[in-house]
Amino acid sequence: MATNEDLANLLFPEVTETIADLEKRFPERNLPEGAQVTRFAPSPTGFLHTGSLFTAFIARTVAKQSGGVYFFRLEDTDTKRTIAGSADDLIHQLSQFGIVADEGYFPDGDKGVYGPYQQSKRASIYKVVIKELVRQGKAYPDFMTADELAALRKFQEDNKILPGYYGPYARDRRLTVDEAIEKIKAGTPWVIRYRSMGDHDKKIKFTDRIRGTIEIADNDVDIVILKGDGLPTYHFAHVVDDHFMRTTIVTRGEEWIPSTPIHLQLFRDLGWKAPKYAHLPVIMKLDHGNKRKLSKRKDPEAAVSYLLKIGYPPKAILVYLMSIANSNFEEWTFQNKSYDYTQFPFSFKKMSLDGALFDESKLNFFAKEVLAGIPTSVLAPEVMDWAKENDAVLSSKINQDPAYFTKILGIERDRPNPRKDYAKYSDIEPATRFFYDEDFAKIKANPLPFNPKYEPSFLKAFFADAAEKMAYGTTESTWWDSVKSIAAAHGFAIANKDYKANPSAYQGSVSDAAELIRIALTGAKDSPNLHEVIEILGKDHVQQRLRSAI
RNA sequence: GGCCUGUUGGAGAAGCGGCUUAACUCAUAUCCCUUUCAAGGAUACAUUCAUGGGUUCGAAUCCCGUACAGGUCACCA
Repeated sequence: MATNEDLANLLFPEVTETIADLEKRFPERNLPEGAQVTRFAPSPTGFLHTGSLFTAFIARTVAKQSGGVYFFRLEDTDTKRTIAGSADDLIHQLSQFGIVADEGYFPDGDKGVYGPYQQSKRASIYKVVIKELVRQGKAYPDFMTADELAALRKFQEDNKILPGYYGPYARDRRLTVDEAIEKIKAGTPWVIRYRSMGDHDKKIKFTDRIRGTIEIADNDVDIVILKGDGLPTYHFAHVVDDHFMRTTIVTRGEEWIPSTPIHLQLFRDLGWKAPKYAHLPVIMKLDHGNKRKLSKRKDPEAAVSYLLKIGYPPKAILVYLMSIANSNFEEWTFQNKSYDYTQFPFSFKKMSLDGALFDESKLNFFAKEVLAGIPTSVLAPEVMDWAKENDAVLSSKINQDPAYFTKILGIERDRPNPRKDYAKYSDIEPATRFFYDEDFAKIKANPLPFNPKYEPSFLKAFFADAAEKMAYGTTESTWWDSVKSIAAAHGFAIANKDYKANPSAYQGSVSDAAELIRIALTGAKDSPNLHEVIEILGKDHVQQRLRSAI
């Protein structure tokens, strides 16, 4: 009679290593007390999702703040869904947020001694553990076909039985070793399933760092741990990898809560210490009055690349995400007068339990704050880099005259109360068009929006005078005085009070006079500080625009 | 359908048995300031904490039921 040992050797003749060898190869990390090892472990199945960025960000924050290690692992065991190049895109995008792993998978090769960090390259490691499991009778080959499995499922559903491969429905669990060996030798395709000893009627408890104690029925399903293609399933790979990579806290989406008993069972039966778990809330979106997960297909903001493309500064996105993660972060920013999230003491306990709605207006608020805090000398190159990749129109304007653009960008900026009119880089180009003659010509293709109460001849005279007599190259107050005296000469009230007291005695107030100049120069009733606009445009341009306004 | 998780204003949320007439922030609105806008300042915005019961002198806070929402039940992660 054949033994489990024989079965194990038949299944995995090539495996000679043991679990003990693996323990030696991947020793405990020598980290200071309290240091946490976290990871971000995405599948290379598409672009970086806002929720994934959130998860990665939290994982890295926890590692950094505890003086630990944050690593990146590629979970590419689903070869059918893998999208070529997406792993490298993921890493590249993360790096734009400054989220760079201490160790793990990198496009140009692994870094770190706990690798390989790519699951498809760890097949031999999983097999060592699985062989041992088979040897101990804790795992067994299953020969059910997809059709048979489907039929089982249908039968269970029709009879309102809990679906799954467990207990009485785990057909091949009861195969003798001899029967199994015979089928294998006959070339019957197989997968390896874990022989669960769990009792579905019993509940197990575990502590979630965010949610506290969670109680949930124990797993009694004989899950597959090794697929037909020789790669492990997520459940098994997670347990083996996070054990041998010595992860201390697993941060992952809350969709994993229901399968945690499987993982805990595996850890326990393998005699390994399970990591701590923190199941993060998922970022949601309001859709026709219902909350739902941000969807890659329906919601552009779900793709981090989109947020970057329209020019949100990465820091602003991170600041926003931190405000969702710990709502006291906002208060902290007031007290510390800083948006430096790396200094903020993040806490799992302060995380909300249900998923936050992605709120674009709040993102905009933070983005304006963050952008306003960046000095022009730093901002300008960032905008230039962004434009080069994402905005050909802006980019060519910048290239025409970088210094001119920098001046425009610097309007009312480097001061205690900077302007906050840009939330994202793509807001800049439309707001600054009037500075460029080609664009201004287009603006002027439509009649300028002067108040119709002014006769063209009056305007012409006023603008001619203004062009001539306005102070250039002076301080704002000198310039403003010159404007006032020109306005007065044309019948405007110098003080708004005077105008209000006796409107019929004047052409208007100084405000009206300023508005006329503003429209003549920018084509709009709203603009940044007029004096700065004039100084940037330069005397020649200003005179030319004023004289040709009508 | 079973199970899990959740439910405080338009949004993020604080609060965890009396100090709550529910903090703070975003959004929105109005006013002030102002040469426009952005900003800044001020004010308004939940008589009520999904809902129905219960416990208690007292509940958003504790207990039970109901509803609703999200998640999960794969050789996907």
